[in-house]
Amino acid sequence: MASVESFIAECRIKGIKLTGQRRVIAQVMVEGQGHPNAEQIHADAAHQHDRISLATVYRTLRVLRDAGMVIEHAFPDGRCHYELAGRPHHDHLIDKESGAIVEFCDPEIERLQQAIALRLGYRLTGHRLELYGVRAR
Amino acid sequence: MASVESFIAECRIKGIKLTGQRRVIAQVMVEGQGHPNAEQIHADAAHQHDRISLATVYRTLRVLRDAGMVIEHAFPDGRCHYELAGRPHHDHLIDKESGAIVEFCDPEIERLQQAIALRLGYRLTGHRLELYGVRAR
DNA sequence: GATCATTTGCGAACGGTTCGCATCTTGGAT
DNA sequence: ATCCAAGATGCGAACCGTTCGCAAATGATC
Ligand SMILES: [Mn+2]
Ligand SMILES: [Mn+2]
Ligand SMILES: [Zn+2]
Ligand SMILES: [Zn+2]
Repeated sequence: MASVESFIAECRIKGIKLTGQRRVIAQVMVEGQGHPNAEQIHADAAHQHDRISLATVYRTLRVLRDAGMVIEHAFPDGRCHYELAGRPHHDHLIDKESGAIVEFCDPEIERLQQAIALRLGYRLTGHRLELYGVRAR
Repeated sequence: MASVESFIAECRIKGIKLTGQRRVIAQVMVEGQGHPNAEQIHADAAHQHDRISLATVYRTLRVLRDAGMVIEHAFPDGRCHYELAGRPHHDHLIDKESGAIVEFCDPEIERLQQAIALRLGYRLTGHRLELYGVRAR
């Protein structure tokens, strides 16, 4: 999802009604980076639109999540964090000291998860893998 | 942790003051099985002790968690689930249909996680791995 | 531009967990 | 066994992130 325009276009295709607030949230998600929580997204959005509530941010994120355009992560800080969907799959390493979030993808681990589920008699439908660590020095 | 007696003994060694309520919670955790949440633990405990509040269950679980005697899991149902510590490390597969929780441990995945963290410049301090799936048929 | 379904802001409600406080219990000292 | 200070308990209220209800505003369709 390179541009706000294509994101907006995808909304239209999926029948998601576009409002001023939603355009701003779309822009924040597309042009921003990292894994912001709702409050941070609201703060960024409020910077460009003086009439936007936290409830609308939550509602819009839910719409986008249900449309598969945004991914929601329940990280261990007790809040939900969001990122654009449509990028290649990856998991996260969280720096316990700085809070920094590092993305990674390991095909071997992905493969092993499938194998483990199968061995246990299950078909894998999803997974959550988070590594916690501190800078090695 | 085979018996309630040894669990209680460990509490004493660690300077955890023992009360009627704590003994009952200890028994529920040692003799019960699975990954109960606080409400379920409270229900089980209330069965053996007619004066025990949910707040005390939470407080006791926190004490036991901080003492390393109980592990707390934030599963995606939005509640914390608890299990006895001291058993070999394992991760969990959650049946999305029945809610059943299957334990597994894969040394290869454990090793890969260390390797990935290292490759990213981190020393691994912990991880969370949950697989979600449905019965293969 | 009129219409009507949808969306919005606001503040209240929600649900799991924690807290404050007065009261009770425990474990060590006598 | 009894006393006492330290700590634990029950109760209900508070907390915090998220969701909801509703009246008012807005946007897609005509
Ligand atoms: Mn990511
Ligand atoms: Mn387990
Ligand atoms: Zn993955
Ligand atoms: Zn593991």
